[in-house]
Amino acid sequence: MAGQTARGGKDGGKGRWTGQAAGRVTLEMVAEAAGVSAASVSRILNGTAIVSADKRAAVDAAIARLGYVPNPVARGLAGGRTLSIGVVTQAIDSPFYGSALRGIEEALTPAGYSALFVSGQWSAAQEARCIDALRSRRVDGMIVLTGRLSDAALSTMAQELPVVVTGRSLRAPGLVALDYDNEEGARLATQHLLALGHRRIAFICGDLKHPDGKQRLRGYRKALAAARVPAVPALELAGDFTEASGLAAIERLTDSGTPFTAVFASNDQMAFGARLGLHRRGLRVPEDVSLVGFDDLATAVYSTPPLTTVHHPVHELGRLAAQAMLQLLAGAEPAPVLPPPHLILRESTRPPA
Amino acid sequence: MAGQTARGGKDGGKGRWTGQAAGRVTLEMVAEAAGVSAASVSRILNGTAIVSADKRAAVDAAIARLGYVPNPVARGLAGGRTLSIGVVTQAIDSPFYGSALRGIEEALTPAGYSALFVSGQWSAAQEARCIDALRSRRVDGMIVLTGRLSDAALSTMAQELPVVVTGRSLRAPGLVALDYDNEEGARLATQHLLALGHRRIAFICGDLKHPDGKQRLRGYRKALAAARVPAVPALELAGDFTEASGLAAIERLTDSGTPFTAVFASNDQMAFGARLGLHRRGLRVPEDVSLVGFDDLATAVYSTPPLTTVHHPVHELGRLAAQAMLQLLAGAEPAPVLPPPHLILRESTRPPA
DNA sequence: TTGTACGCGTTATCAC
DNA sequence: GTGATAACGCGTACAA
Repeated sequence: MAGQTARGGKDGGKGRWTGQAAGRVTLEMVAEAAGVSAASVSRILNGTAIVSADKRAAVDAAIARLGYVPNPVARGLAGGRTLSIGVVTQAIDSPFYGSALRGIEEALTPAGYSALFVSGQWSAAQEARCIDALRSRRVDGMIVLTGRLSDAALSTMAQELPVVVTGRSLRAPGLVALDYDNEEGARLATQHLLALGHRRIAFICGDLKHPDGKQRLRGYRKALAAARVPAVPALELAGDFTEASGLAAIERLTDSGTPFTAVFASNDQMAFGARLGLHRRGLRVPEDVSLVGFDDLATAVYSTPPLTTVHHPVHELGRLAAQAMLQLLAGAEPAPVLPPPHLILRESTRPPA
Repeated sequence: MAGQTARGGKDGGKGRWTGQAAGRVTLEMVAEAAGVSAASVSRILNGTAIVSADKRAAVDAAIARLGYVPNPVARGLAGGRTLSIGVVTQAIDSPFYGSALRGIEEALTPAGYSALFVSGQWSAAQEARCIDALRSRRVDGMIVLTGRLSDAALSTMAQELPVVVTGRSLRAPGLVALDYDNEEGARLATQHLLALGHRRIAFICGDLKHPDGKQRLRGYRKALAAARVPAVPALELAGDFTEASGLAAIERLTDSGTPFTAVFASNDQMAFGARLGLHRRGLRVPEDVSLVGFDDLATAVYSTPPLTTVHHPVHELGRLAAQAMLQLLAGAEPAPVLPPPHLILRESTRPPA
């Protein structure tokens, strides 16, 4: 670590960093070493134009020898592309979206792109601020995981940069929507309980401002209707996708005295809350009450008992969203489609006693 | 959306984005509008030098009127600072680190910085690649959450840019280590079980290549020794911090026939796995077996029964790490300290039958 | 205090 | 095909 005094590292004891890394190799240095112009090096790097084989070889050699690494910042300024994609999520530590973020990262990294994750915190205002920050950082595209933004706002944004949005069925130029059939998933879950012989199936709603929440409620009602089982309002409990709301819902239900033999929660987190609520009331799962969740979180396998739930391919959702973004960037018009919902049978359901 | 034809948006039907946003206001435009030089605008924005009040007012007005937003990319090229911090985590969807990531985001955003999260996937090679990518993107600093890198590698990195690392006690110039007293936490948990009257306490180890794993094992042994309870090797079970390993450990334990009345798992995830294992063997928690975890994940409150565990202030860890980074960047030498471990008593423990 | 001029590392537009 | 040259938007010595 000798040669870094010139421009890099800490500037002797003042306790401040210069911000310049030590001994960086620039494109220009490569050009000189290879005996060609900087423009040609750039062309080789980007495949912008055809260059003769011998020059290319010389440049490749120089790059390897000097250990040249392109500077994305300069690239961003000059070319207008930053090779970075903004990803708007609701909470970076969400057990649900986390998996999608990993999928996005997996697909973006090999392509040379990096992801800028920001959390909207379920607030439209916060989400707008995040998006502004992302755009000021000149991201090349934006992936929005079930945001709070209006369809109109997204379409407008798509006029300026490619947008991929999940959890919606929206059509607009420069925009790809990646939707999941929540209604069908909820129908499957409810139908499973009906098939087991349950007739009094409680349903814990998700946040009804959230499209997923509405659709899953519809699926529940649809399955009931198809089986000619009357929907009873007292069995439809309000919730907001959190464990706490699942617990509270069960407490309200048992307190009300409304009879029930099964519970279908709109997501796994509420199912976990409900599981605890049932435990507190001395109700066993599945002996006394059957329980079904939605999403198939990684932890659902390890709940006691392992939770029967509707599988939501979140990880794949992330991967597909990122791949669609890459294609959008390449000028294509992808139309990705998610695998259909299916039920994962585990140990939290059985026929009513 | 009229004026964007000049330089922005999609270039008419070709299906490619130019990468240039529409009608961006530059610093130079602000300068012209305010009747001052670009240099002065820059100075006002950065507080680099004193400018007269009237010019400042004119510039502020122009900025507001034109809706000027600085371009971080250009700023990065010119000033060498990108206002972005690299954050190396092991998995972006980790239930444990997720909380830390949020803490980091919360502290960085108000300061105008953004975080670049990357996942090392528990692989030293992958982690090195991530760090290279981050450095090539010219991050101003690096936060490493319990990485696989050697202390030496971190110290070397700290010569070039500020580094904050968690889960280590390391001293080096330009580097802040934020350690947590795992040993004391494990001691507290074990002592709690001992105080309840347990004598045959099984311990599920974490990954022993991981410092946390080693330290927690030490704390367990230390508490046993202090209570003059002999450590029995058959009660120390191998694990790797995953739910699956917790489950497997319990299966091995029960199969071995070794008597035990309590289980202390090195982290909550393994405790959840153990919980399921006990359930499968027909052992009730806490009636037949007491169970204690470590970390206090958000989900620990909603397991059945709610899990007694050692609280790990992960969220605060993230916040403190980010704040330390900010101070480091400002030329200070922070020495942040995490709150001491404490036990959260819930419902998974009681005296042995 | 303020303005001028240059540099940051690349890409893009020209001529050749 | 290839090489000068001009942006890209901003920070900052230096001079005034």
